[in-house]
Amino acid sequence: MNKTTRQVDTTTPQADTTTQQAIMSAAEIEFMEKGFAAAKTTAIARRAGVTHAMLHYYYRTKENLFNQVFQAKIQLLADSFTTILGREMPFLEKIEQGVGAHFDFLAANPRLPLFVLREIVDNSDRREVCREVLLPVFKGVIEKLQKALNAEIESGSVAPVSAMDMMLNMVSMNVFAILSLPVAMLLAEVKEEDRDRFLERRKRQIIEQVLTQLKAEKR
Amino acid sequence: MNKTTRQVDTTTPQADTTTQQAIMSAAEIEFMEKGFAAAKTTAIARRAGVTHAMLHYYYRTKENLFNQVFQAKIQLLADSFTTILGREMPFLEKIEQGVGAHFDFLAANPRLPLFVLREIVDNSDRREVCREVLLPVFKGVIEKLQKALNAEIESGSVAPVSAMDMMLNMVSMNVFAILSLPVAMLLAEVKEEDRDRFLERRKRQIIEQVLTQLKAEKR
DNA sequence: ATTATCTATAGATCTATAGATAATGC
DNA sequence: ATTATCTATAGATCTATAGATAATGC
Repeated sequence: MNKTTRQVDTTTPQADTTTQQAIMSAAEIEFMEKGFAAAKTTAIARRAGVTHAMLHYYYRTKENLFNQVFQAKIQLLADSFTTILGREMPFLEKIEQGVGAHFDFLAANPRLPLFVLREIVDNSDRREVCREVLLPVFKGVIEKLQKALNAEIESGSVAPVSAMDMMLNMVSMNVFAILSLPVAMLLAEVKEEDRDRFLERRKRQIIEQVLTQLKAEKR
Repeated sequence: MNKTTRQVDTTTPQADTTTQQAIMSAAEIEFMEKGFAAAKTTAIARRAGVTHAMLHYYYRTKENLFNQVFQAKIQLLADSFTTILGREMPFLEKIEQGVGAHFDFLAANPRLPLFVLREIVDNSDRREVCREVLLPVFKGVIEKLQKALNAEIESGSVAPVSAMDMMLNMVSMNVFAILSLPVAMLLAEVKEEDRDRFLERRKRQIIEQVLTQLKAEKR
């Protein structure tokens, strides 16, 4: 603590040594698979193909290394929300595309939800990272969605639903579909080779579900 | 392995010594909070107020102790599905009650979903336990639900939906509501004291959502 | 001079067991 | 005799750092 550390500046990506990068990649895999507590810095170094001391040379502590991985993953999660918006198309089609894109993102990053959820229970620091990165993005998306919804509601083409509720339903079903895939396949007795078909079917079903909600009878 | 163990029969609950029970209770708390990998037998013994050797005397290995906790939790989860059924009431009301009861169960056991999901990724033994305990229960529930649904569909009072999809939607939303509560509260900017109100509102919303699906226009 | 790398090791834990001793049930 | 409990310790790890040495950039 009271000694000068030989650590390199890791905030600017210019110092992207192969060793350092190898450690980061290995850390990403290990942390995503086992979580902070169960991951071992020795295993990370082994996977990166470097001596264990190098890990501490570049990242000083396990916590420090983890935080960088965590931050990056939260950022990835946030970006997945923004990319949906923007294109010009009919409202319902946009919703359809958006829900599908979010589903596909999760299917491509199946460990992400469990990783995040696991690490934020009981750790307020990490929750804070979530808040800082996700909140602005989330607010923006909800606001835009609500505006678009209001226009449609006024014109009478969709039922009066709140953007927040719709978003929660959508995220719930998508995240849980990926999160519970191992159990769901067990319970629905789906074989490994039918995995993708099963996912595709569920995706279709979720989109239907969201659309059904929008087309519900107006009260 | 090749020596006689002094371990007591733990399959019959008659040997419910205070020490043994204390260890089990402590283990339940530790494992639920930290997961298998991060939980320490030393911490469990400390929490139980017994010497660490006692833990190994009664349960021999950490794995063994964990498996007993895990089995019990899966059983609890399974039971939560069966208790819903049975009572006599109109179909829609039954659904409403069922969804609400499932939600309440999860709200009362908020760590259960993450605990189970975390432990079954990458561990086929534990997944097997899930399958054995949950599959028969799940099949039974789906079958009953589908029968009830078919009757209603035939009489034209509800839209043609599959019991499996309906079940998945319901479980998704309920589980995710509890699982994501910390993040959701962050994103929806809910204060700690409004937690219960927030949950109650979400519960109501999920029930509505399920009912909406049932009342959708028949095609 | 600074940066990168290796060897070696300190210092904490953690799981698990051995072996002694006390308490309990016939 | 059997069951329960304690003390002590073996044997693995795990995180982190010290200190030597090689490579690199002025």
